[in-house]
Amino acid sequence: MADVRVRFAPSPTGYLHIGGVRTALFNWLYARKTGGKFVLRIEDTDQERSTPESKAIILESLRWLGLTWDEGPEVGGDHGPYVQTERLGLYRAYAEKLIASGHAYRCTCTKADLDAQREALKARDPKANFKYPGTCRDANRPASEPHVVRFKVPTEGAVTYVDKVFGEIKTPNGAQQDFVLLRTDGIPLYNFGAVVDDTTMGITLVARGRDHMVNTPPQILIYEALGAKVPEFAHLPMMLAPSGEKLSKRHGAVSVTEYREKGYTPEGVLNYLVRFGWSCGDREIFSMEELVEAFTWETCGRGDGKFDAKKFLAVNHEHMKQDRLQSAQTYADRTKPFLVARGLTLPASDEHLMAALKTVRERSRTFIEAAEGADFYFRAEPVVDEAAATKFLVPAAAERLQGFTQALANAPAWEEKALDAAVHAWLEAAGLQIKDVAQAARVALTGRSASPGLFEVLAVLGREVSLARLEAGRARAAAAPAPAQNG
RNA sequence: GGCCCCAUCGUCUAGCGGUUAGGACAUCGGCCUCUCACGCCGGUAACGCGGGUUCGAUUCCCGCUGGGGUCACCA
Repeated sequence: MADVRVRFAPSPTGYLHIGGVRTALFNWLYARKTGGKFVLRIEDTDQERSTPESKAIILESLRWLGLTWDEGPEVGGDHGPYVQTERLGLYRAYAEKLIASGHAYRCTCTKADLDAQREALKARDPKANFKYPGTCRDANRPASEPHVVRFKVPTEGAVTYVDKVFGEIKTPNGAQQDFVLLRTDGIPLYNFGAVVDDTTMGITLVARGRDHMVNTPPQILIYEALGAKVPEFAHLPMMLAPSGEKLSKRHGAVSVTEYREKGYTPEGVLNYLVRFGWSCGDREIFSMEELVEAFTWETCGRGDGKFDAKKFLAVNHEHMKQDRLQSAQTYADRTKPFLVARGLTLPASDEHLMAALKTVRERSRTFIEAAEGADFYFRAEPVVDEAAATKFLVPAAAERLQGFTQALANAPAWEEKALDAAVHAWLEAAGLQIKDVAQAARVALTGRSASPGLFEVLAVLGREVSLARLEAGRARAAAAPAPAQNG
């Protein structure tokens, strides 16, 4: 299996859909696992919808995910070009070859005419199954007239292939019609373009979504007519919306771009998607290396699955938390853009940034949450949650805050353990418990009622800032109106 | 409707003839605790139905039901 060649062939008609990412991922994993090549090809033969912007977004998304390609746009390779509209001559040549060998023919029926026939039939019998009637099948139309090229599907027999995940699939030829290979303008249709490209690019295995399973029999017919080697096929079960419908924009975020913007880690995204239709016993969380190691087509499932945003978040959370999956440095680098987006000034040293992020890491499910949670470290003054301040920075807390602050100021070293010890010594002497001052101190230091542990915060914030914020909090508490007496 | 595919907790799944049907997410209790989390402990929760095959079916076969995909000069 040293010469495995697989490909991902998106059409540049929008953002990269997470369903497409999953397809790309499985191909990529197989290539990496076998030491084969992962080829990226752009199928832009739908000129109505294809855009250069979309192509750029797709390439960027794949790079962000780390699904690097060995051959394709921007990296080159020996089987290029890797964009279909740059290969038009090839399709034309192969079509001529099929006409010459009697496997295809020119058809001058117009689309308008065929559409009319289809509708007429449907009007007569809504359940009827329209197939191209074969008007031009044996008519030998001249090349001088406007025409499409159709494949001459055998009237007898069936196509049988062994799918790597679904097993043997058999489809009678009678169920197929003489499909179009080349349009009037000479641009190939999906099935033809894919086969010509896959065969000329030496693709050995085609893995794609189950929604393409219906395309496999006609494609195999083309390979055979061309006298080309038929590649292996592996279809992946569908990823459906929670409602059971096909997953689309109306079901929430479906593009990689959105998850990137929401602060997901690329590995988290990939890890969630790989568990769709693939499993490895009870294991759920994998690093990319582990995935490459564990991947096989045999352990792919066949049942469709439903997208679950909560599980997705949970899987991402694991990748956010585990140091094994993401180093502190990577975590910091990835959080930076989100910090900047909040208008915060990044600390001069990565060490300080990493120390701050370490305190919010386990409670952050995304980088957005990490940036939000660490917000108070990077402002001159914390953004104050007024409800929390009103509740905890009350006159009764002023004195305790002062004692707390004093204890800290006298600590032998501004370091978590020492601060903790100093505060507890004071607490004991004053006959208080940490909970008697914790929330007031927390609001003074962070502006909120929920934050990382007090001593962690103090240590990261530093002596000067901490003492200043505590004093400001004490002042506010002392000046606050006494809470209403009751009972 | 034709063709193709699928079927274990709400969701993702383990299971490859004999299990108290396991894990994860979600959910509900509890513990931990300076808050929020994290972590830990525990609960609720599944083999769609009917025939076979077999000493024995979640597991193998058939049918049914249910669900999905696809039927373009889109991909």
